Amino acid sequence: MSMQIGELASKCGVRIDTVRYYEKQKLLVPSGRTEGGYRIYSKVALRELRFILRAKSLGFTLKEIQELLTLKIDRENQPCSSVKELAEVKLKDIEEKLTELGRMHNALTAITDACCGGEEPATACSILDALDKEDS
Amino acid sequence: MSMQIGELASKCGVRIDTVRYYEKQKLLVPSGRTEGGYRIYSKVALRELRFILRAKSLGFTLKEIQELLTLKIDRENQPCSSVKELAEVKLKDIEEKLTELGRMHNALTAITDACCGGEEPATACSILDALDKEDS
DNA sequence: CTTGACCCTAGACTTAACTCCAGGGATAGG
DNA sequence: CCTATCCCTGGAGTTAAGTCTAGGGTCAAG
Ligand SMILES: [Zn+2]
Ligand SMILES: [Zn+2]
Ligand SMILES: [Zn+2]
Ligand SMILES: [Zn+2]
Repeated sequence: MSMQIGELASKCGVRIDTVRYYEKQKLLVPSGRTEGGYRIYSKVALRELRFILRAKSLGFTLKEIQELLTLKIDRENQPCSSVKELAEVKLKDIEEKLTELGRMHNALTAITDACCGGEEPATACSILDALDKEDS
Repeated sequence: MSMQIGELASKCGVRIDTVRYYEKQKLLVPSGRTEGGYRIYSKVALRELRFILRAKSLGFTLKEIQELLTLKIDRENQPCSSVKELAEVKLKDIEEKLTELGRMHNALTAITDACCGGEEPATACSILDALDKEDS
């Protein structure tokens, strides 16, 4: 029903420090405190932490997750379009990274395939040559 | 034939600070110094900086580039296999990132496509629902 | 001789998302 | 009461690859 920070963290597979860090970033507020000052979390908080972690696994930064949470908290008065826009920005972001990594992969594969990988001296290694070429 | 740091940097499209930073990281040593203490670079240095930048554009970190340079400097006594190994480690690294980004892209595309993106309240927004779901 | 463009150093700052530390308090069990 | 285990705070440290700042020196032209 309600738990301390250690249990919450281990239930979500994150460290205690991470939970406190999210609190400092205003992503996750404890449901209350004990007399002794210990944070207590309800299962609502558990669900909120899972929300954050799922968003993270989709590539959203903590700052972006804050925006998502702002929309979610006020769902009734926020349009779908605002949520979708955040998702589309992130998608484009991911696509750019994919393109760039794909370019790197192609280029690196090409010069790596051309390298014999043998034990003789690398005096004519295609990889070093490609990096050291005169032109460009 | 020989130039100062500003010319070298602008020829390669990087900042002066970057050149000095590479020097601190032992990637690029000036060919000499003027009496007044100015760094001077030969066209060999220019070529070395281009080597570094090409390697960077293939995804190598500065630390990895140092290893590549170590091999290149001693090309005659280093086997192709050592060079190829570095390239293959980097390729695998890139492939892992591609896989992870691809996973994110698929997941995010799926929940984004399901969102209407309209102006009505996001009370049943598929994106927020996917992030906030009960299970998992 | 002065101006402006260029260069020097050492060291601090940036970003993101934690992670760790010191020094101490809370709580439960025996 | 003692101990173990948990928790608290504030602040510093981590990583990569720069970027910026302060305070000053160099050099060529006019
Ligand atoms: Zn070979
Ligand atoms: Zn080779
Ligand atoms: Zn909708
Ligand atoms: Zn929606």
